[in-house]
Amino acid sequence: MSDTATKILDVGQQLIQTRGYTAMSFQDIAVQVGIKKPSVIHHFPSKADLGVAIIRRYRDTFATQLEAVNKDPDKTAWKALEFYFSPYLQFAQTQDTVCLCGALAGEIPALPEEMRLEVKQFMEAHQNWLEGILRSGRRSGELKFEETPARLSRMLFNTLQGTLLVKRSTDDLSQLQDVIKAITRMLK
Amino acid sequence: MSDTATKILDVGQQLIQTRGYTAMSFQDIAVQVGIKKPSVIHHFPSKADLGVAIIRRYRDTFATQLEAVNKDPDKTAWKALEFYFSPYLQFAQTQDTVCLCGALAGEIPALPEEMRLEVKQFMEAHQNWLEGILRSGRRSGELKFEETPARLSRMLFNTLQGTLLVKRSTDDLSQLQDVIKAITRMLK
DNA sequence: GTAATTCTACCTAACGGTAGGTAGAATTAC
DNA sequence: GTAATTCTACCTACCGTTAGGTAGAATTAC
Repeated sequence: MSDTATKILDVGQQLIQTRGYTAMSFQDIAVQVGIKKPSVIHHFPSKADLGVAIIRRYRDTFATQLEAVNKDPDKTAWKALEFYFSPYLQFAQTQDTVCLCGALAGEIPALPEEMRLEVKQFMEAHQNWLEGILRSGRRSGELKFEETPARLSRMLFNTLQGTLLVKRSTDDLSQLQDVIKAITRMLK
Repeated sequence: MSDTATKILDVGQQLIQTRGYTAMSFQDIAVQVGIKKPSVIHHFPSKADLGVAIIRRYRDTFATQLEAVNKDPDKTAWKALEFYFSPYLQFAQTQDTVCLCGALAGEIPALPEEMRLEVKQFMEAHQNWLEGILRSGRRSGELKFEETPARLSRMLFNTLQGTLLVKRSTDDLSQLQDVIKAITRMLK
């Protein structure tokens, strides 16, 4: 992957996370990378191609990290959850940045089919990873809850995404911290 | 309010809830209402004007209903919550419709300032209404929880919005029902 | 008659994408 | 070794389409 292509992915991802896929244009990217629009298209022949590449890289980064957490011999449920919360907390501290796939979920009807599939796979991967953490955490006695791990993991994930969504309009930076505290208390 | 203006609001609202504000155009509305584009603009001189009018009507409808619930002499916390969940359940049964302000929250950076303010007020009104329900429900012994009503109401609201958001990409219609069941169990 | 409504015709700006080409590095053929 | 070729990266100029919005004439309603 060339240096320029990586820069295009970086800028494109940031634009989606702050302004959305529809509002992101080849022109915007070109300006920020310092090249002309057709040169961006040279690297990614269509906007859908670029979109898919951005999501895939995002998914892969998470997949690698979440797998590493699972393989950690010193892993505890609390450490795993704390690790999972950290990117959300980072997003919450910014003005306008949300999870890439949270941003895209809000635009699903406007997305090409290939991109929808990528977003769906992101959601399912994260919900399933959380489910695993909840399940093993309860088995080991670390976590306490009555719901099924499948249902609770989905609720938990949706709450995190929803909080980022709502935070954007209320500008209330403390909401995510409060929500994470409440979740933590719920699982004890 | 003329008949045509009402139709424009109806169609516009539906378009925002299914496709988003950015993707909604005067042209789309004109076709669905059965008039030409400049006629739409005659009723709402700018897209921002139309957007504000749509949100304000939506807010007012909710405000009236939520106030009525509060004034109901037979009101119970459970009845109030059940009432509050019902529109979300309706949204969840559709293919692509979400809460108007949930849809708009995902586009905040693309919205004119006046619209952002309307969305913010919607969020705060709902979170505050829920807070009231939780507070009086706990005082009367109907509800049991340890968090503060302020924090829990925000979490609850964010969870509902987040579930609609995520449902759009996973197409898993049962998620909202599961989430509501889990919330219900949490409060008992 | 006049005021509200709707129309046709048009504008400017921006979009995704294409056509056609240039400069230079890397590869291949002899 | 060097000449012919191919590839990568980038460019200018442009296409068709759609966006929000305007001007002003025609129509409708009271």
